[in-house]
Amino acid sequence: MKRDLPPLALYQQVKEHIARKIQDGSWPAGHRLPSEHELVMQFGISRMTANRALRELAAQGRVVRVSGVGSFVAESKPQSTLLQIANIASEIRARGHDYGYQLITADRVASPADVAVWLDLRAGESVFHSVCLHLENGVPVQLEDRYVNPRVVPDYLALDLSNLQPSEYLVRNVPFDQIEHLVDAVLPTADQAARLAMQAVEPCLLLTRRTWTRTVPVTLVRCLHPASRYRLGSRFRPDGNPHSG
Amino acid sequence: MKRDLPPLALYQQVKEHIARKIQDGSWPAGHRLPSEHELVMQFGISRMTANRALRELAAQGRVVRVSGVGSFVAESKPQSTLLQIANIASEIRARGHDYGYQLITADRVASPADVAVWLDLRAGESVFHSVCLHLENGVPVQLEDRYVNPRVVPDYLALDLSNLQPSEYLVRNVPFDQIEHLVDAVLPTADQAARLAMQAVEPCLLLTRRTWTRTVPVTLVRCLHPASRYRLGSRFRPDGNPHSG
DNA sequence: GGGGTTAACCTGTATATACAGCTTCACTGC
DNA sequence: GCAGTGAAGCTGTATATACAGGTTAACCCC
Repeated sequence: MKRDLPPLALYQQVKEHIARKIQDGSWPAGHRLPSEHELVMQFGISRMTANRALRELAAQGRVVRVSGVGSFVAESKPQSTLLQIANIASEIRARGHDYGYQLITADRVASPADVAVWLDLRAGESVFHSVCLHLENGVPVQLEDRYVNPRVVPDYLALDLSNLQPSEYLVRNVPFDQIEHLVDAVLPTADQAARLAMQAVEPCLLLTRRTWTRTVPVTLVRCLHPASRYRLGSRFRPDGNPHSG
Repeated sequence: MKRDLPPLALYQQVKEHIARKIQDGSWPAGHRLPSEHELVMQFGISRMTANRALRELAAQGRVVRVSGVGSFVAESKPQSTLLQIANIASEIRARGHDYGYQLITADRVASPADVAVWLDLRAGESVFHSVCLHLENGVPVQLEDRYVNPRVVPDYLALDLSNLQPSEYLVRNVPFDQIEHLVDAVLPTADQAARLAMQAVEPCLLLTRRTWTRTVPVTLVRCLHPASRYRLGSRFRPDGNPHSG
């Protein structure tokens, strides 16, 4: 049984009015929309209310506001959707399976050329490097090869990495501003195949992730998954509408 | 040259103050944070300013507000991040490259067993099927194999699919509620390799996407990409901070 | 005509004030 | 005891007002 909703807030009504105009094509991308002052007059509301409506539409990316100029319908987003990538440990546990973790190496190395570029270090500058294996019900599903910027996490090697998986520490203590993902399909090297206890001809998913805090690269991690045992996947509900349907 | 930043807005200062407390662990999840009135007194600001700070933190999901009770530090989110998946045509065009499209087949077929399950149809029930190729600068980068639920899009075959790519029509006319992605690494079949003009030993990314409107499956599409020519990737700013870095 | 000034308009922020609705808790009266 | 009342405190919304700073275009003077 749906109960009586309280009358929608004024700023919400204005938001919906504008959103409808955009959605049904009355106001195409780039169209200039009413200024706050005009909304004040049209709806008989105060400027702060109009401001809130426009500000929240801007935060949603549906509207672009230019200070001193006006508000405009945003270019419709490039048709893009989001794929959710979960932490592997919780993902495995969520399946009700047994999660296992093995540290293989953790040391300080001279940064390889590509890593130096990715982490914005000087080539050869020392960098932390760890390799570890994540297992599901005892079977390897991810070979994690991680580089960590020592300028940002100077105590990385002091951690008890044989018991604590790196990402667990990092997400908790070095929250990131920005994250970059790359997903490739590759064939594993012989060494990688051996670590993952798999055939060398079987393709793998390679997930490369880079994170920043305040524009400084923190970590570069390459996660290699045998395709037969792992796939990226997610089910997703776009649009953050607060309809408690 | 970075110019003098104007002093940070008051509500931003308050937001950052609170965010820091949460981030550095001073205020753990569930901790009650200062009421608007307390912020007014602590910072010497007006209540509207305190309200805006808290409201925006709540919108970011870092804070939970309970009307009539107070504001609390949100449980830290399940460790998951988002990977953005763009429409291939706009992605190619965004790179400044030439986008090409070829329709290979479009017909009505008896739905294979797996497709019937995925689209919630009876096995053998007729279903629309199209195959097409997407090219970047004349080189094939995606082989799209799509099934469309005829109950939802009965006029699919009436479309001019040789000129209009399927997703373009679908995203515009059959907006989805829900979307599911799977990403696999596979080796192509001989036929697929030929279509993509690639070696058969080279791995491919297989992106499987399923969409629903109002819990009814609309389309199942499998996009096969040669790994040497295509990778999924995205850079993402989880925070909604309007830092125009 | 060219260049500087000004006015009009816009967004962005901040304030003080007000009232509604909700929750919690103490107190009161039965 | 126990239910009902009411006060206190909280969020949510809305208003009127104010000032700062950016943009644009008209205007005027040299």
